[in-house]
Amino acid sequence: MAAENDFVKDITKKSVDFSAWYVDVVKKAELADYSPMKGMMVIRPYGYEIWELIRDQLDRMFKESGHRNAYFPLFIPESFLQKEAEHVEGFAPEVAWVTVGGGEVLEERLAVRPTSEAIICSMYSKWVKSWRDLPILYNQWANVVRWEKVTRLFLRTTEFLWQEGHTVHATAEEAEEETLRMLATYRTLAEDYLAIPVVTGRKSDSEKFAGAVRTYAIEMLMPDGKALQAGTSHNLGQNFAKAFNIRYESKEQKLEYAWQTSWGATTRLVGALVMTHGDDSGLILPPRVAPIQAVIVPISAGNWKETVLPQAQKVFSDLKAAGIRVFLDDRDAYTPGWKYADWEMRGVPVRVEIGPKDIDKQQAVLVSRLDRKKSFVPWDKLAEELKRLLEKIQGDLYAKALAFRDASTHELGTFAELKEAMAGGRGFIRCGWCGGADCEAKVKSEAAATIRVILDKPEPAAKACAVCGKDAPHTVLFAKSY
RNA sequence: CGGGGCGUAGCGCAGCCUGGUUAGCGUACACGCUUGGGGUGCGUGUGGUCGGUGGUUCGAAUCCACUCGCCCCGACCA
Repeated sequence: MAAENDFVKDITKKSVDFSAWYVDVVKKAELADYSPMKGMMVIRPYGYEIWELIRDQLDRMFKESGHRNAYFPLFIPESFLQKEAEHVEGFAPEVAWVTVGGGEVLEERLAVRPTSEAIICSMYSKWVKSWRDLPILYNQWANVVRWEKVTRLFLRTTEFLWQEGHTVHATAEEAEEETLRMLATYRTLAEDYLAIPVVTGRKSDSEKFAGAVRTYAIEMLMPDGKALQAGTSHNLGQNFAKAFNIRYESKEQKLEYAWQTSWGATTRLVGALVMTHGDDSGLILPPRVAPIQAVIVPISAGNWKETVLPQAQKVFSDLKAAGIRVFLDDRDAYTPGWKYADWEMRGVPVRVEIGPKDIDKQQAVLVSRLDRKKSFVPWDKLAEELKRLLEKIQGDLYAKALAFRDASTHELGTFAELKEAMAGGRGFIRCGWCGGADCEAKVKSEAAATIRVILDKPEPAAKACAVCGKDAPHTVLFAKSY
């Protein structure tokens, strides 16, 4: 595989071993590393900067829709967790417990939060009295712990970072509206910022959040044909309100249980970025979430520090002033070629080369990370052209991911076809479902696939259940999931 | 947690089957010169209690037992 443009040499080829490639990219691009504790990772600055860009964008969108940030405790008393029956049953197997504090055995053990419904709802029951208190639209940025048996960098770790929104409403309609609004927010983040197309829809009962009435999700399709759940939005109905006694007095002077939602997205999104856009040379970051959007590589020839470097520095400050996240790689120890490979591995969308020839011509060379295509741009047009190129890359990445997703989504009618697809190239299988848990379970046990989403208003709608052949009120997407 | 694979220098590996000098190679790192528009070249160096514990043996990276970690395939999950 020593192809002509095979410049990055210490990464397993994506096509050869996808899992090894993924780990290589995460580690070589210095996004994260394994820690001494099993299943727990260290997010390194470059990885964290990506998360910060995602986080900041989500935070802006949350605030635009009226949400406020708050912070609730890390520990949850066991009795609180047990108030909602389905909830505790769903999370109990993966909870870490604190049993000793300050050298004393605790009277009641404390759960390290796997999610915060219990602790937040206990506070909401104190704060909600009247219809005038509603809605409550809070979000928190936090870490949670889930004792997973199998972990993978970013995709599933024992501790992870996320946001969890928790809202309280006066009516069922408002809660459903909120649930769908936040689902749409996640879609916007994924498609417009991460450049990853998603399908949205409802989860089947077996896949829904423990304690929710309805769970919606955004699902992405990864290059290995497996689906990644990248954000969830739950309509909790009155389940938690009843368990935690969250009641308000209505305008009609009646005591009513409130209606709630919760929704979350995690650092898993960073893993989704890596898998979706990366290639054999490493990471490719969509410009909108790239900590470094353009890297300037001065060509270090001869007395370059006197000739080339000053111009590179000027370009750097011009681009920075134009609002571009730019980095000047003036390291003396490395040759230009080495730097090219290094920054490609780290996924920087555009490289700006400035050398002696460019000084003469008053230009710079822009090179796209996507296709290594070069363009020669006069200094006075540089910021403008670079912005245009960044937007183009953002769009191209999305288009590429969308084309893959569409090509990997198959309309299939029978169980045999479904099984065959799962054994082969996988992907999304679009088919009918009667709604029966038996049929769903059969697909899971025999084809290792689950219903990722029940599609909202499928066009065309499937006629018959792919498993049992009976009438299919639902059209669903089956896939093998992460 | 079941099945499989792998742990030897920061990273990638050889050595192990068949126990025996001072444990090698590539790369990275440090220094010098050289070079510089796709991982420059040459030289000199630094760096390893061979994942851990215990055992067998005169002697263990090598054989045995246990254990920890990582990866893949299943069951559980964001």
